[in-house]
Order: sequence, then C-alpha cells, then structure tokens
Amino acid sequence: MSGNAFAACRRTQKTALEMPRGKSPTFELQRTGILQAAAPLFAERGFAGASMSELANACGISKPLLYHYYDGKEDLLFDIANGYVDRLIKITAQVRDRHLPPETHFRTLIEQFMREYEHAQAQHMVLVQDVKFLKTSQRETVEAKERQVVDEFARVIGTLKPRVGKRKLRVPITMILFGMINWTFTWLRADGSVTYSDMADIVSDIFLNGAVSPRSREHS
Amino acid sequence: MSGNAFAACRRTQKTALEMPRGKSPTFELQRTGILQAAAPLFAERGFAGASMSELANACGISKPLLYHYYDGKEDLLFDIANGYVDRLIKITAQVRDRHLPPETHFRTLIEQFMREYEHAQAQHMVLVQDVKFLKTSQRETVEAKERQVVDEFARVIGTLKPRVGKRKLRVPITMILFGMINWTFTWLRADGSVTYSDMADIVSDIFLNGAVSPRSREHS
DNA sequence: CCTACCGATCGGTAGG
DNA sequence: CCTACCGATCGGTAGG
Repeated sequence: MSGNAFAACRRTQKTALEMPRGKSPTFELQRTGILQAAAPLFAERGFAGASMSELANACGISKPLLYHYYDGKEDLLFDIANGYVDRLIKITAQVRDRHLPPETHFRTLIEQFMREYEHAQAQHMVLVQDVKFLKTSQRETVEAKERQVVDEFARVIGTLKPRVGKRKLRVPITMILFGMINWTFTWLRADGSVTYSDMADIVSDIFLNGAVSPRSREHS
Repeated sequence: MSGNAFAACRRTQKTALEMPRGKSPTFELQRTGILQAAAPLFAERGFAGASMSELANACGISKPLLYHYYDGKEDLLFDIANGYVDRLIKITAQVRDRHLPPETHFRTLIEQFMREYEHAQAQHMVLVQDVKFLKTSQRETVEAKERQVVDEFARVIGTLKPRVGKRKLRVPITMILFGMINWTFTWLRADGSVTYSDMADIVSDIFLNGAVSPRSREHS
C-alpha cells in the first residue's frame, strides 16, 4: 500500500541522517548467506521448482526482505554460477603460476579441482543444470568463463604430448576429461569410502595411462 | 516434428462404431507421440518449469485431451525415464548375447551406447536431471534399472583385467567411464565435425590406453 | 522488517 | 456405459 510505502520512506529519511551513505556493513554478508542457502535449494528442486518463499524460510527471513538483498530469482542464480566459475578460473591461474612440469601440472590441476568440487556440490549442479535459465547476457558471461577453464585444461593437456594424430581432437579429449571429473556429482559422496582425493589420482591415472594393464593387453 | 507425428496419429483413428470397446487402437501411438514431445520440453525447461499447457500446445491438442492420455505430469516423466533406461538395458543384453572377446565386447558396448545417445539427447537429460522429481517408488524403479546398467558395465570392465590393486575401485572406475560418455550431453552436437561414432572410439582408446603417448611418458 | 496483497499462470477437472 | 474431445474454469500458488 502507498501508505506503508510512504511511512517506510519517512523512516528511511530519518535513518539517512544517522547513516548518510552506503549499504549496511553486513549487507554483503547477508547476500553471501542467502547465496549459500540458495545453491542447495536450486540444486535439489531445480531453478524453476525452487520458490523464493522457500528460500526466505530457509534463511529465516521474510520474502520481502529477501527481495531487499536480491532483486530477483535470476540474480541469485547468476551470482551462484558466476562466483563458482570465477573460483575455478582462479584455481587454474594459481596452478599455472607454480610453473610445474607438464604431468605434475596436469595432476595438480585435477587434484585442486576435485578439492574444490568436494565443497561445491550444490554450486556445481546449479552451473550444470540451471545456467540455461539465465537471460542471454548473463548466460554468455558465465559460458565465456567456462570456456576459459576448458581452454586452460586443453592447453595443459597439449603440453603432455598426446598420441600422434589426436591434435585436432584436443577439445573432445579435454571434454572427456571434464566428463570424468564432473560426472562425480551424480554419484560420488563426501562420506563414502572413496574420497575426492582418491578420485583425483584415479582420474589422472586413467587419463594418462588407461584403466587397463598394458601387460594384459599384449596378449589380447 | 513430434507435433506433426501426433497429428498424423490422430488422422488414422477409427470411429467408435468400428471400434466399439476397449482402448482406441491408436491410444498407445498417441501416448508415444506425447512422450516424444514431452522429452525435449522437460529437457530444456526442466520438469518443474515445463507446463502441461505448453506440452498440449506442442502436441496440437487441448489440455483435457492430454490428460486423457496421461493422468499427470509425473506419469509422463516416469515413462520417459523408464522407457529410456529400458532401452539401455536392452542394449547391454544384446551386446552380451553376441559373446564377444573382452575388449571387443567393451568397445561394442561403448559404440552402441553412443549410437543410442545420439538419438536420445532429450531423454538422457531428463534421466539425469529430472528423475529426482519422481515419487519414491517410481524413482526407485528407475534407479534400480540404472544400477543394472552400471553393474553390467562393471562386469565387462572386470573381464579386461584392470591394473593390479584396482579391484576394489571397480565401481569408481566404471563411473569414470560413464562420465566420459554421459558428459557428451553437455557439449557434443550431432551436427558437429566430431561424430558420436568418433567419440566412441576416442573414449574406448582413452579408457583402455590413456590419452597420452606412452613413448613421450618414458622421458618425463 | 512484516502482513497483505496483485496479475498470471500452474496442474488438473468440471459439465456437456 | 464406454471413449473421445472441447470451452471454460476450478482451487492453490508462483514471482513480485
């Protein structure tokens, strides 16, 4: 109602005298808290199936207050996906800056990604299955960053001297590697007997040497 | 288009006078047409975001008529996922019945799965991202069949004599293989320069031998 | 920071 | 008493 809105404006004017500029110092912290509650909600209900009321309840706040921190459902989605892919880019940059030999570089990259994945299962599912709900410009921002990550992996794989004749298959081979690590979100559990760290080694071994003993293959 | 296919089904209907009792002979054909329209809709909008009105429009029928063929949205979802995983089980059985030597059996399995994937992109996405929306009993039916497929792959991988010390990692290694082929749904396009058939060979090669030349690795 | 609401659309069903 | 089918609208709930 306009009466309530008017009253709210007057209260804001009064507060403006005491706190003349900027957002509350806790504003960004609140947004982070909302984001961390939103990621698992979007992951398990799907973006379309998750409601803002449900999110507000999960955060212990009202829906109008939720809209005070985020202008809309899509902005939440963008921040989750964009923030997550930013962290992945950062990991590739940090590993690159260590100037490791090719195979060590490769293994470290897999290891650091699995370490990140272990604590970002919800964000990863949102990135994989909900980015399509973003409007074009936001979606393209996220997808461009995804391509940056893929390109860096492809570059590192290129330094490993892949088998002859596979140079034009650089991208498919890179995507096969991503399949190996990204598919863990459908089956690997942090509380299981096989750890994310174990998986990093197994994936690196299979990608570099295959899953089958060369000795047994000599007789086949 | 599936909408056209559905309309074609309707044109072949006989009148009530000719078919006095039971379901219309085209009833199952109509259901199949609806299913084929629903799969891409669920895949791109997500189960929660896809509406029954939209589906009815895509099929060229009214919503009440849609409900004549399917009692609810969830039944559609179940039929898509269940029918698809049934086909995957059938593929494993057909390949097994050929009694091929281990490596040929393995390569044939990958090849046949990629061949199926090429024409079932929507169904696969529904299976991966929408099965969680099913009620417990239907979801467990589908998940049990998924496990059957995984078990058969694990069995075949077991015949390949994997590297020593990896026997307790049979399931993780199998899931890594599924990652390699299933992740294609996020990036491989049927109209691209790399075909699904190409991918089958590349995946088999990497899984069996690794992506990197053993010769180059001797010097690392 | 809340209750109270809106325009629209949801999944599903009424009468005929 | 059955299936096939439509225009209109139900009770609730979505995002805002």
